Amino acid sequence: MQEAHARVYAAIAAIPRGRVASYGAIAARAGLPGRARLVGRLLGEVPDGMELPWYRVLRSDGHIAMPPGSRGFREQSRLLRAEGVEVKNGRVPLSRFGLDADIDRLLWGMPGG
DNA sequence: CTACTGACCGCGA
DNA sequence: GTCGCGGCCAGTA
Repeated sequence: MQEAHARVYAAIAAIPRGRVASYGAIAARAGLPGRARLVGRLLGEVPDGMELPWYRVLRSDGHIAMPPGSRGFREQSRLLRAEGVEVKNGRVPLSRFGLDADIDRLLWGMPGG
């Protein structure tokens, strides 16, 4: 396992329950700005048995990355809703559940978009 | 070496 | 909402 990979996994593991983050945000937090694709690739190769909240990672627009209706898609929606995250039409409102949603509210005073 | 693909991203039209 | 384009690599043929 390369160090960069370990940092990506650590960044994902650090997403609080009930919150979500985009691939790009994870890459940035792992010290790898601009490398969202690497994050996506790594999520497809999570070591078996590794406990990781992979379902808290979404695309930059809040959409679930996997094909609608697929196994992973349904599983991801289920797990997210199970911890209180709103999933509608395969999308999560990042303005409310995104990692930096709090900061946005503090800066702009815009509760929930 | 080139070409294509992929759980991505931002911009512009 | 859609599409295209360039950027980002890493794996595979």
